Formats: sequence, C-alpha cells, structure tokens
Amino acid sequence: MTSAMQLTNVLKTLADPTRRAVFERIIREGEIAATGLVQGSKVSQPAVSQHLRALRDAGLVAERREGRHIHYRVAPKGLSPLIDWLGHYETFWAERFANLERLLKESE
Amino acid sequence: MTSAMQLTNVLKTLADPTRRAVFERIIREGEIAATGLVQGSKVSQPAVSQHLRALRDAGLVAERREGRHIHYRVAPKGLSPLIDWLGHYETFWAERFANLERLLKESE
DNA sequence: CAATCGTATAAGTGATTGCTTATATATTCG
DNA sequence: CGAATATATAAGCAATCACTTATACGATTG
Repeated sequence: MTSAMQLTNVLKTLADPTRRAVFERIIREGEIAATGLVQGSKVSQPAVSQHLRALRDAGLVAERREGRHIHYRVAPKGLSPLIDWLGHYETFWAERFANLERLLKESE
Repeated sequence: MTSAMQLTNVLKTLADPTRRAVFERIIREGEIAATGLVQGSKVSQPAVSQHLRALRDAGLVAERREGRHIHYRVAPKGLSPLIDWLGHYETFWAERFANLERLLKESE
C-alpha cells in the first residue's frame, strides 16, 4: 500500500461524521468497549461495529480483547499519513501555520 | 455551518485521490489555470472543473479571472478546520506530535 | 457579428457508502 | 450443555459519488 493510499484511507475514514464521532469518543474515553460506544450512539450496534472495523483497517484504533468485551483505544500513529502530508506541504501555508514543519520533523 | 461540518467538508474533499492530486498540483504551481490542470490529468475537463468547484466550496482554493482563463491558487486557511481539529486532540497523540497544540495556538 | 477558446453545467450511469434487520460467531455463566 | 452477552458478518437498499458525453455560457479575436 502506497503512502498516498494510506492517506486516502485515513481521510475517507475520518470524513464520515458518525465514524469520526466514534473515533473522538474513543479518544476522550481513553479505552472503551464496543458496548459503551453503542450506548449513546445514534446508530445501531452493527453500524458501530462497521465503523470500528473501518477505523481499525485505517490504523486509527487498536483493540484489546478482555473476555466478551473488546476494548478500543486510539492508535496515534494512524494519523501519521495525515500529519506527514500536512508537513510535506507546510511551506505553502506557512503564513498561518509557521514552524509546523520544523516541529513535525523534531517529533519523528 | 458548524465547524464539524466544515471539517467534514475538508476531509471529504481531500479524500478523493484525483481531487487531491488537483489540489497538490495547484500547490506546486502556485497559480495555474484550469486548462493547465486538465493537461496532464487522467480525467476529462468537466471532471477537473467539478473537482475545482468542490475545492472552492470547501474553501481550499481561490480563483482569479483573467480574460478567458481562471487561475486557481491555494487558500491556506481552508485547511484550518483540519489543523484545528488535530490541535484540539493533540494531547492524545502527544507522544508523537509533542507541542503541536501550543504551536498552533501561537500561530493564531 | 461569427468563430473560437476556456470553463461550467446538465444529464445519465455504474460504483461505493452507510445504514438497516437478521443472523452468526465467540465467550462466559449457571 | 444451554442460555445469555458481546461483537461481527450477511444481505439488501436508498443516497451519494466520480465519472462520462453533450451542451451552454463567457470572453476574445478576426
């Protein structure tokens, strides 16, 4: 898989509001089981499950099985394609986001 | 339009590889007419035109008419929803992207 | 004005998407 | 084992998407 394809995957995955809400909830909770995500979600359990699969396939979340429960947590490196892409073109929007490139390089 | 909707728009717009290629080409060229973008593109002139419209609607590019030609250039602020979103959750992927939030705030 | 060039819009189409309900696959408990 | 719980998959469907060809609009040129 090329890096462009990885970036496409990350962007597509985060572009859906419902799925992004799931992702943000996982971020806030730190670690949360699928059941917890279904509760308080507007959509059905299968819908949540499908979103979790998409997030996992995009490398944005990782899972940990504990008995019947599967706990999801964020995989920060999944955002690398996005951060790297922004950093690669940083010089072009430097007026607003000065020093972003330098900082991204430092954090490698 | 809420900020979440703006973010969704930016993500959706950049998620398509063909459209993102158009955007990246505009970045590299600085300013370029639609004709130039059609040349060297895999898709037809109307397809390019539709992508340009999507990019403009998302606030990612601006245009300048000059006679029959319309020159497109990047609108760096169009990326703000994306950068802001990343910055908002920075603490959660701090291990990789330390200080991003602080820097983004400074650049306001 | 008429022809031409640059760009946008219209209309149609196959593919993809996100959801649903129904069902299947674990895993635990009694 | 059998019932219950947690999660995933299957199948189907309406909506959206990215593209095409055909056509329209706008500006320049002769």
